[in-house]
Amino acid sequence: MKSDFDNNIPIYLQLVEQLKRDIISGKISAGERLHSVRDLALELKVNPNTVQKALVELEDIGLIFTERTNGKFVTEDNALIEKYKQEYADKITEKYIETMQKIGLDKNEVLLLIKDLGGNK
Amino acid sequence: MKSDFDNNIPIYLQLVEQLKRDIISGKISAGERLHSVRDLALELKVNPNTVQKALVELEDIGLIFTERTNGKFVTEDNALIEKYKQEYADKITEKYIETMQKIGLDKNEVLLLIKDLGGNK
DNA sequence: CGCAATGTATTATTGACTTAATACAATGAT
DNA sequence: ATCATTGTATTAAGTCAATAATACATTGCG
Repeated sequence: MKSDFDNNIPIYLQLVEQLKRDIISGKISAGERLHSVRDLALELKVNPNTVQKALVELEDIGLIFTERTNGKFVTEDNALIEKYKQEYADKITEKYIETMQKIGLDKNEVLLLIKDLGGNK
Repeated sequence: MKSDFDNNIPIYLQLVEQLKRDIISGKISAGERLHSVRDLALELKVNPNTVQKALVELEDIGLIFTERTNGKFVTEDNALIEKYKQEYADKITEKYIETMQKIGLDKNEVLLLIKDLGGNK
């Protein structure tokens, strides 16, 4: 797995976002077991403490749960996952539109720009 | 001026982005004098050193210039400003689309979402 | 001249993130 | 039973952003 982190944002927060996306996109399925804290740390080339900190946050919001001595698993609550997906999509979309408006582009200009950029799929 | 900063990103970088947007949107005009480092620090309620650090970055990329003992001014090179505006819009748009694809939404779904969200203007 | 305002530089301190190196607790498998 | 694997906790160190408190240099102005 590629692990390119932005130096200007705490790694554990970027990890939270990355894993959240993996879950809401279905890349990691509901009920699926995550790699162990130590393994994830090796894969991502970060400290186990950093991974642990991220996973605690994901557990706090209910996206994963822990079976002690066995591992951590993605929630089996598909409705919750779907809720976070909608929430995530809305949040970053609103933030994006807001930023574009700050530089003076309205929604129509945004729509045109998107049609021209970012792959044709 | 409201100064809501994200605790998880260095303030000086958020300041660079904010001022860059103010310039490329025309909120601060070409050739216009910025408030002094000390005044900006007071307005934004941050340390003068933090403001200074941000302004150095803006000067490095040519968006502002300094007249010692007189102040700092927005560049008068409108072509440069326009270049950064295009660059900025493209960059955040591509990043946005990329993120949406990571959670499994394609461009058509993105277009629909934008039409529904973010004000009607 | 003397002073105020400008940008700039320096030193010290605090706090958060990250890493490193361990250690402990609990469970499943051999 | 023993051991490996899991999550979890602790302590120490290093880095960097941010603040605070100054100080210096240069220019314009009264």
